[in-house]
Amino acid sequence: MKLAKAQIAQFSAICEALSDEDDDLKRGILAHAGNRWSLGVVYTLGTRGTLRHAELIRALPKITQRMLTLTLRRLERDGLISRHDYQQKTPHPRVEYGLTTLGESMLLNMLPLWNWIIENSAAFRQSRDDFAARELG
Amino acid sequence: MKLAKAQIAQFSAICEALSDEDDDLKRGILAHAGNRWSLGVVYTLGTRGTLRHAELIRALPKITQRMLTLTLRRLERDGLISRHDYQQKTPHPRVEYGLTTLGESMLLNMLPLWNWIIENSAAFRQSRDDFAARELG
DNA sequence: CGGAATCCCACGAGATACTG
DNA sequence: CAGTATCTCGTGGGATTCCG
Repeated sequence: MKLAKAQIAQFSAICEALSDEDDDLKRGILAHAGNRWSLGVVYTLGTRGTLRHAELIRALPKITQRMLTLTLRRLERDGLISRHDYQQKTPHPRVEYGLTTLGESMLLNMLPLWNWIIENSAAFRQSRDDFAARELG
Repeated sequence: MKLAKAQIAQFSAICEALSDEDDDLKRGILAHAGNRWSLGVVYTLGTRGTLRHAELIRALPKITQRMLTLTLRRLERDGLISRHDYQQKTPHPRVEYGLTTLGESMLLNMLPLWNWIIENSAAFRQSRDDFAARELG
């Protein structure tokens, strides 16, 4: 396979955009894709709708309460989720989180990459094994 | 906007796949998307073809020699780039790097996410400013 | 030229305990 | 319930020096 000229042009435009003065901001957004919990939170809110803190904890059994809070803050800061505090103290505090339109669009635009990874996971495994073997031999 | 049922089903399948026993491997691949230099290296090799170590240094002015080596190793380990050592010592060593077919397909599957980030960068900036303002007020 | 070795810092992340 | 507050660790990443 070889990249077509039109594709190369598109990549050039994108790379230029990714290298401008807002570099840090854009890579910060991209970081959500690689974070340990962001995907799980966004996916859960996207498929199940608005949820409370404790419901998210139950939906993601291995997350710690601290990491959930941190992840939610970062996603909220970047406009991917919304936080609604009912300001209620009795019988319990009530805070709900939901995906924003921006968050939903992120989910949709992550699809190609996710599918690509899943489709090629066997190749990745093979490649890592080969690489490890080469390092020994 | 609301996610369609068909989309939710697709997300469910993907999330299940992303949560299986190969979780670490797949998230490791996803990490390339968030790494500081992986995108630049993959993009450069994709648009300019096979390049030597020193040529990549010149193409990415701000990268250090150490980070280039580390990035190349990780990409090679996962089968995204290939390394060809000509085993030549005079007049100079000669090692060339190029994108594999897998690497090219990654580039193509990253496009939607990149475009999404670029299209919405103003919204991210706005969201971060609002968030910072809320923290103060 | 193509690295490896060493030192350093920042930050994501886990574990645990505490609070209004 | 919905968080903070600490502590610790691992790793990405930068700077610098050295080598065949």
